[in-house]
Amino acid sequence: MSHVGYGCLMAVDRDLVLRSAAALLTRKSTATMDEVAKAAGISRATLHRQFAGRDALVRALEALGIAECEASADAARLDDGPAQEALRRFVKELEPAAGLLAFLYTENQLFEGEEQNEGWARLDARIAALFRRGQATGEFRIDLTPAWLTEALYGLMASGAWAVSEGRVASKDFTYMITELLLGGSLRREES
Amino acid sequence: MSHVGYGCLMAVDRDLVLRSAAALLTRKSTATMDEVAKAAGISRATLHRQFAGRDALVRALEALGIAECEASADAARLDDGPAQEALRRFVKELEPAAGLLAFLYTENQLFEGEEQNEGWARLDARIAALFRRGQATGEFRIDLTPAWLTEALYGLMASGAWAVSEGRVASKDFTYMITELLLGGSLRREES
DNA sequence: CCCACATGAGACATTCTTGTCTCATGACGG
DNA sequence: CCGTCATGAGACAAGAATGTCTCATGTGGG
Repeated sequence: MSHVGYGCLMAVDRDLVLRSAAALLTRKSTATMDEVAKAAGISRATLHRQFAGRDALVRALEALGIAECEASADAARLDDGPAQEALRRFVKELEPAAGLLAFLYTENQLFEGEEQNEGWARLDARIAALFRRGQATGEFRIDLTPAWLTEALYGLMASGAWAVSEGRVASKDFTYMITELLLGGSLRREES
Repeated sequence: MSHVGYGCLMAVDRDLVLRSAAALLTRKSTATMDEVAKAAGISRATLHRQFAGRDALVRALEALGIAECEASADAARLDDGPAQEALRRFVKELEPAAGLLAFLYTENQLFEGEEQNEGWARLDARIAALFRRGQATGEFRIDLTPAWLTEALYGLMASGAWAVSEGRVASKDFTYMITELLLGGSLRREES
């Protein structure tokens, strides 16, 4: 690295490595540092120079996932218009990150007692606020708590990502399946 | 142990060990053989005598989970009456096994390419058949595939189990939250 | 009373992964 | 042309978990 330093090369590489790690761990959540490095096309030494250890890598992926979710939330304008439409926009924006989200969602279950990343708390609050807003406007039913609807959104995203990756669901139906089930449920309605 | 042997003690112990292993792995999916043994109140040596290795233990848990699901399916009489009611009964029956199910569901994601247990395939088929029946009778919408609804059921069970274990959802609401969301979705309806 | 046998405790080798280190190489800028 | 520096390759130790083994113990039945 030149004296110009931290801005020019490391940043770019780091992000590329992170992306490829996300893609790999999405498919194989137990991949070793060696596999992550190979997948990124770099050596394990270089991987270790950019991420102090596996923990650091996972925490970086966590930050990436949170950032992508927040970006999706921004792009979906969660506070604008009908909550139902905002949710649809949100899931659509979230689709590319679904695999990473599924990985992080299950990864988080491993830390039983430990405190969770505050970023998740912020995101949870933001999503729960959307559901709460929908309840306030009368769009959403009030007998399902915002916390549960938030959790269910994560769960359905993960299920959807896995179902697609195993070929049980067509990837083009991903967004539709999730939003329709989450919003309308599986029961058939008389009128539209 | 007497000469009568394999039938009298081993079977009982094995099942007790399995139950306690399920309870532990439900909370901490990365628990060591040593921790599993301690949780069961036996030594690691004995644990190894009953289950050849960790793989064997997990496979036994898989068989247990499948058996419990099938038993729940039987008890819920999936083929009787309105599919909607059958699904409610099924989730209610499934509730005690939700934690184990969540563990097995995520565990299954680790085996990317490998063939999955045929027991799961049978169970999947049985659940999918319920949704298909509901579609045939006009109870369920036909734009959500039975395969996806089946996957969503697993996902919501897992999400529900985690949400309860982390205190985000009251355990008494477990069944209600899952069935109501899966059947009716989050949108508020004009008429009941 | 004695024997069989399951058990617990623990030693042991093995394997896998991680984290650290060194060194040679090659690119890039001055 | 030369020096700097990131990189790749690989050696290395440390730690964790697994699987196997032996041996002493105690219980329960004959």
